[in-house]
Order: sequence, then structure tokens, then C-alpha cells
Amino acid sequence: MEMEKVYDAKKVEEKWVDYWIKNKTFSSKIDKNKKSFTIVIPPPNVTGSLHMGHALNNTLQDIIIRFKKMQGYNTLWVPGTDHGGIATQNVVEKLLKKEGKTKYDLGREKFVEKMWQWREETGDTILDQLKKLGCGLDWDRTRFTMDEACSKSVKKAFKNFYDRGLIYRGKRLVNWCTRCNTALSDIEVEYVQEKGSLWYIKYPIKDSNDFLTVATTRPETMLGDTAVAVNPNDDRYKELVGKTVILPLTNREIKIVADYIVDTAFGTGAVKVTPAHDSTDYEIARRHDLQILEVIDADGKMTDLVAKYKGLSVKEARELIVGDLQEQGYLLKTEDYGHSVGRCYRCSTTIEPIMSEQWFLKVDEMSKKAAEVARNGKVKFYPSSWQKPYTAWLENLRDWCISRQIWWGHRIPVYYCVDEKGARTSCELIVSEEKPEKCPCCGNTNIIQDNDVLDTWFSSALWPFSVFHWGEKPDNEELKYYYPTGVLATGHEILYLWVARMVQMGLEFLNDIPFKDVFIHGIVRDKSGKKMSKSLGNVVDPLGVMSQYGTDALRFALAQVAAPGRDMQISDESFLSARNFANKIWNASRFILMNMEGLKIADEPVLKELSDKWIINEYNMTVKTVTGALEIYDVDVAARTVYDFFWTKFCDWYIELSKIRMTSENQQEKQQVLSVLLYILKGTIQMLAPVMPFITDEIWTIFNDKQESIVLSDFPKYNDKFVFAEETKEMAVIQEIISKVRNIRSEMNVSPAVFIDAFVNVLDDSKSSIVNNNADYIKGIAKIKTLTLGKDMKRQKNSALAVATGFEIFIPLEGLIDIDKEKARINKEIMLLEQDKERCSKKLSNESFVTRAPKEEVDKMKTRLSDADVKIATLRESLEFIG
RNA sequence: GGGCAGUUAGCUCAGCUAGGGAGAGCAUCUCCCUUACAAGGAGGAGGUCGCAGGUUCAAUCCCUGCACUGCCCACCA
Repeated sequence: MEMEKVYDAKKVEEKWVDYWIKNKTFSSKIDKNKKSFTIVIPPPNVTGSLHMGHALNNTLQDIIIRFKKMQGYNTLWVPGTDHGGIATQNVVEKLLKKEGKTKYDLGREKFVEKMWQWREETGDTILDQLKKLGCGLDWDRTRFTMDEACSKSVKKAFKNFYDRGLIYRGKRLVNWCTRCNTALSDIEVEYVQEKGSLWYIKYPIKDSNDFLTVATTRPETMLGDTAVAVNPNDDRYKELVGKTVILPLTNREIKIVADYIVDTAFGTGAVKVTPAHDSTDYEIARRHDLQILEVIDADGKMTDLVAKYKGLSVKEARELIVGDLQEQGYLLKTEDYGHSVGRCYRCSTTIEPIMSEQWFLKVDEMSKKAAEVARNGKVKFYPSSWQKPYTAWLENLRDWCISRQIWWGHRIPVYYCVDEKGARTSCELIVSEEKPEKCPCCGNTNIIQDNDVLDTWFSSALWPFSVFHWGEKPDNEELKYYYPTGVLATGHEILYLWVARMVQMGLEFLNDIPFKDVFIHGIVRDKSGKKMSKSLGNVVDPLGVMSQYGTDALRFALAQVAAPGRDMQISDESFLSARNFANKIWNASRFILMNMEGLKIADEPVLKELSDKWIINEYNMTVKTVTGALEIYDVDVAARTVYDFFWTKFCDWYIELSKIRMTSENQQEKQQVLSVLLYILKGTIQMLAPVMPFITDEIWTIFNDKQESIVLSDFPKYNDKFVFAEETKEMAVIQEIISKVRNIRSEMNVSPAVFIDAFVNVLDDSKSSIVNNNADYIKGIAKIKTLTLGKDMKRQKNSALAVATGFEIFIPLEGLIDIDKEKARINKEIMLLEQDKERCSKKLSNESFVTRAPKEEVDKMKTRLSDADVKIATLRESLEFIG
């Protein structure tokens, strides 16, 4: 097969995507003879199109899946998408808005229909993009969080929780987004630092001329104050506890209560308590049995509690109320004040805590269990530093508000018996996976379903087992075989939102963890370290990178920087360098292929020369490092290790050395060196296959003369037979000599086309045979015409000198040598050696060092010192020689 | 307020869970289109390893404190 001079990613990528899909390379069936290794994809939202975060997340998962597959596991990677609740509904609402419509114009049924239609049209976009990225997913198992299997699981889980008394409905203080018009859970609120004001307001004390000053950032909520709280230990206010104050603007009387939650150091140490609009105040109210007065409604408008402000927005009310307080002399002062304000994680609207009737899940018990499996190591975090935040979060959880007042999602499987007017009868509510035909209580057939849908994260939490049809058959064979999964790979931003909840649900319903490992990777940032966002305009489109540099280049670049738990900055240079690497692989392969033409090459490497043993040893070490790194998700280490081995050692040294044998007339010689080249090339390609699936499959096919994916081959294994420590040391001698000669050539501006003579004067006899045995390589690679090896050789006039450990090298450069340059070069080398010498002798003259440091270390220092001495002496001599 | 990361060459990062001569890629300089690769090769320059203490014969590496950056959590009225 012909190989082009430049690797053309476009040409091969599409072919392999089709091949893997058509041949079902990544489909998995139960095979009890093999261990399963499962990953369930973090389902991207159907709204999505592939961004760099997806590219990273899925590249990493694909690397793991391919690696495990090559290690012999029966791997399964389940694809799917998430319906994405609020986020997706918002997208479709925006589309409607362009047509000048709202969801209310359509009505619930038509709107939901529209949502489904939209999903049909665009929901698979991201899955197609994952195919292009090369992801080895089992496409026949593609799931959607609102498909039949998932819906059944959701209903089953809900009913189970309800029947056990873990789900309840009640009016509580919740986070409310006035734009999305729905409640949110605590973690769906993002807190951002904002500049605001702190208003000091005087509350007159009843039957007194005195007043109590409170400080607040939200004066508008004062209309709903039902107490003022002070710390019971606060001497300033001890006398006042139990007394009454008159609430300005309303003239309502409220009590002064004592509560430990109040911080004496903050503001005035007296807090206005608005239970209906602040979570702390709500708690205080519960402890002191305070009245709860709502002043803000679900639209974010003031209620009719105080007629004057009715219907005003929060902002308008604030301005008006501050004005009124000022006018009436209640406003003591205003300070600038920075504090964090909750915003909706989907639309950034300021969150209003309001009282609302919602469904809640009691999470206390399940959180304890979910924390325990992390503490005892059943679920491991990579990096482990995430374990603490994870358990800490679980240990301080409030009940989960699971109902949302949107239309897109799993509708809550609760039914009510209603009368002709649609009002609820006195019958019990019905929790059922199917809509009941009639009320089991009174037989009425007029049944309606609860209006709310479930938090999208409720169905996501069931994902690791709902994809295996847990809803229909809780103990099916596939679930038993593929669950628990091997690893969950994700960014840390959804650790609580999603990861923790999967663990809770898995333990609840399957009595087992959902995954053994949690691999938490960082966020891809732009070149200057900023988070990529549409508004900043710094988004790098992975699809653009794929078409410009190739998919393997994108994948390699991501892998190379994907250290667990750390954010990464990525730029064009990273992709460029990865593309160059792909090209390097391609050309090295091409070189080997060209030379193999017409020859039969052994499968096992024939290790004859020093360099053979050296390179196989290096290769073997690489296999060990790469395997170990991939096993603990150090994908970056794996990628860098292969890169370094392949480029620096295999290409720059071994292939260069092999050329000398390649051109030899001796066919057997050629076959021998090719056996090593081929063996290592194949092994390296295999190690790279998880990261760069396209180019490696292409090369694999070329070398094997048949099309069969490299992922079906075995990942290279560390081999005791390939350990050659001594040879590796000897090789270093050869490399040092070659480097010295090259250095002289370069510094003296000797053209690479010119062959020179070299004299190697042996200072250390034990090393002379190494040079002797490898003279041809040194000559070939350093472009030496005649190499003379000897003892006590005298340096010729007009020759340059280099000193290697155990050798002197003279290079006659008749007419070429520049005396000043040579002097400068030698002086520089002397200087470096002097530095080293000083460091060594300083240590050795330190008696503590000599007596207390390990003998090995002291000896090493001594050797270094004497080596430096010899070299310096030789160089000095040569300086005099030059004159 | 609490916690977690990070701070090493101009840039992006290794090295720090073996404490003992500072590494890579990109960029830069010199030479070279040497038939695998100019998306390449050879050679070079470039760093008081954030600051201050401590432990040690020896600290980029271990400990403490501080500074800056980023992130997470919190009942920041």
C-alpha cells in the first residue's frame, strides 16, 4: 500500500467512523467468560452541539474504553442524551419568542409536542458529532432520559420513594426563578458577588422613645418582617428581648426574639426577620414559631400585603420603600456593601426565596450511605482531593426540592380525584406508574395528573441503571452484568448536581455503587486562562479544530493536558504540535514500510546490537509507564510518555541508527533491524490507539494487510525479557560521543554534507570496546569518514577537542577551525565543569555530608568530581595547545 | 468565614508519595530541503523553581507562615 508523504487526516477519518459503526466494533453483549467494564456517558443535553468540554470529556472516556477493551475487558460505553429540563425548555421558548409567541399561546400539550418535534430534529446532532470524534459507543443502546426505559425507571423510583415516606409535598421556602417561573433546588442557584447597599433602618420600640436599628440589604422585604432577632449573648440588646417594635411603613407590631444564629459583629447585631423570603429567617421563624408573611409573589412582584406597594417589582419596591423610610425619618444611613446574590443557573435571573407548595425528597439517610462509600474507598475519586468536598456536601444536605413548574420533563406520577369543576375532592392523592382509570377511593373517573415535572437531575440520577431497563425489570441479566460501571468521567461542576445523586440512587435501588471510580477532569480554558464562553467570544470549536488539524490531533492535544482535577489552557499551538506528532508517526511508519518491501519480517524482535537492546528496554519501560498511568486516569502522563519515547528515542535515535544497517547489502542484517523497528512501531501504535484511534487504525491496517481495528488487538504488556539495564548505560556512552561530535560540527559550522575524521582517545579502558563495537553507528550518524580509536594519542594541530566521560575526541579541521571560536567553546565548557566541580567539592569537604549521607551518594559525588577534574585538565591542556 | 488547587524558561506545562547534578513542547537564535518526515533534522541561548522561616549533611521537592491567582462551600441579615 502506498503512503502519502503527509498524513491526511480527512481522508481516513470518515472511513474509520463508518467502519467502527458498520462493524459494530464497540457493541457489547453479555459474555460471562469476560469481565465487563462499563461506562455510561454523562448524557449531553439535546440542546447541545459539541463544545470543547464535551470533546474533552468524551475523548477521555473513549481513551479509557479503548484501553480497557485492548486489555481484554468486555467493554460497553452507553450513549445517550439528556432532555435537559429548564435549559431545553428555555431554548424552545426563545424560538417561539422569535415567532412572537409564548408557551402559553400554545398551551401545555401543544408546547410539549413542539418540544418533542424539536428534539427529533436536532437532538441527535451531538451524537453525530461524538461519532465524528471517534467515540467507541455502542450505538444500538442509545438512550434518552425521556425514553420509555428511563420514564419507567423514573416513575418506579418516585413511587418507591413515596411509598416509603421519603417523598412528601409541602409549602416551604424554596429558590424561585421569576423568569423560568419555577422552583429550583439549592444547588441550582449560583451565587455571584454583587455590589449592593446595606441600609440601616430604625424600628421604634413600643411604649418607648427609643428604637432598634437593623441593617439589611433587602429593605423591600421589611413589609414581611415578623420579628427582629438578636443574639442572646449580646449585652446591648439583652433588655430588649421579648419587647415589641413597631414595623415602620406598616405599623405592625413585631417581637424581638433571641437566636444564636445572629452574628453580634455584623451590622448592628439586630436582624429583621422575614421568614417568607430568606432562608435564615425561615429557620429563625421555625424555631420561634413566627408568622410567615409573603410579600413577593411568584412573578417577583409585591403582594397586596401592603396596598401601596402592590404589583411593584422588587427593584421598584426597594426604591420606593427606601424613599419612604428616608422621608419618614426611619433611615439611619446607607453603606455600600458587597455581597453574593443567588442567580438562576439557567438564565441568571436573581433568585427570590419564596414560599411555595413543592415536592421534596428526604435525603438524610441516603446521603449518609453515599458519603460512607466514598470514605471507605468503595467509590474512589481521581484526584482523591475531591473526596472531601463530596462527603462534606452530602453531610450538610437539606431535602431536595424535586418538582419544577415547567412543562418539559417527567411529569410527576401523582394523580388527583377532581370534581366537574376541576377542584380536588377530599380523596387521597394517587401515586401510580400508570394513570388510574378511576379513583380507588370513590370510583370517580375524573382524574387529573399533577402539573409539575421532576427536576431533570432526578432522571439523571437514575441514569446508570435506567439505561439498562431497571424500570421494567429491576433484576435483569444485563443490569447484573454491566452494573456497577467502571468509571464515571466528568468535570467537577456537576459533582453534587449529578455524581453524588447517582451514588445515592444506586445505593437506594440496586444496593450497590453506580461506579467504582470517579475521574474528575478539569475545564478547558482559552489561551489566557479564561473560561470559554459565547459571551466572551473565546470559544474554540472542536469541530473546527478537527477539520483543520485532524481529530487525532484534537484528541491528543486534549489528552496531553488532561491532568486529573486540573484546568487546562489550550490553544492553536497545542493542536499544531499534536498534528505534527501525527505526521511524525505517519512518516516513521512510512519509512519502515518502505524498507520492508518484499521482505519477510519476524514477529518477534531479533535483538542483536547494543542499540536494539537499548531501544527495546526503553520501549518496555514506556509500556510500563503508559499502562500504569492509564490505569489511574493519568491520561496526560500516558500521552506525554509515548510522545517522548516515540519521537526522541525511537525516531531521533533508533531509526537514525537503523539507517546504517538498512543500507547494508546484507539482507539478514536488514531483516533483523526491521524486526525491531516493526515490533516497536506496532507496540507504540497500540499504546497510542486509545488516544489517536484514526491514524493508528490506518497504520495498523497497512501493516497487517487486512482491515481489522487495532482495538481488537492486545495492549502491549511489560516484558521481563526486555530489561537491559547494562546496555542502556553503554548506549549512553555512544550517545555522549555522538552528541559531542555533533556539537563540534555545529559550533564550527561544518556543513552536514562534509564528512570529517575523528580520533577517539581512550582514557577509560573499560569503555573502549563499547566504542569499538559501535564504531559504524557513530560514524554513520555523526558523519565521520574515518574513526580512529586508540590510546595515548596526541592531538593534531588545528583540531577541535571534546571531552566525554572516559574519552577525548579530536576532530581535525584543517582550514576550517576558527581559533577564537574554539577557545570560546572550550572555555565555556571549562566554566560549566568548574561549576560542577565546585558543587561537588563543597559537598565533599562538608564532614557532615561525608559521614551522614549514604555511601552511594558520597561515591557518586567523588566520581563526579574526578570526572570533572580529568575533563578540565584535558581542556586546559588543549587551550595551551591551541596557543 | 471555611476548604481545595495552583505559583518552575517569553508562553503552556512536567518534575515534587524514592529530598542529592533544573526538563519537554511552542516561541527564539545558528546551520541544514542529508531520499521517513521542513508539519523535519542537528546544535545553541534562555530559570536566584512566588516570598519568608523551619527540618535535614543536603530542599523546587518535606513542615509552618505569608502573598497573589483560580475554584468550591457557607445561615455575607
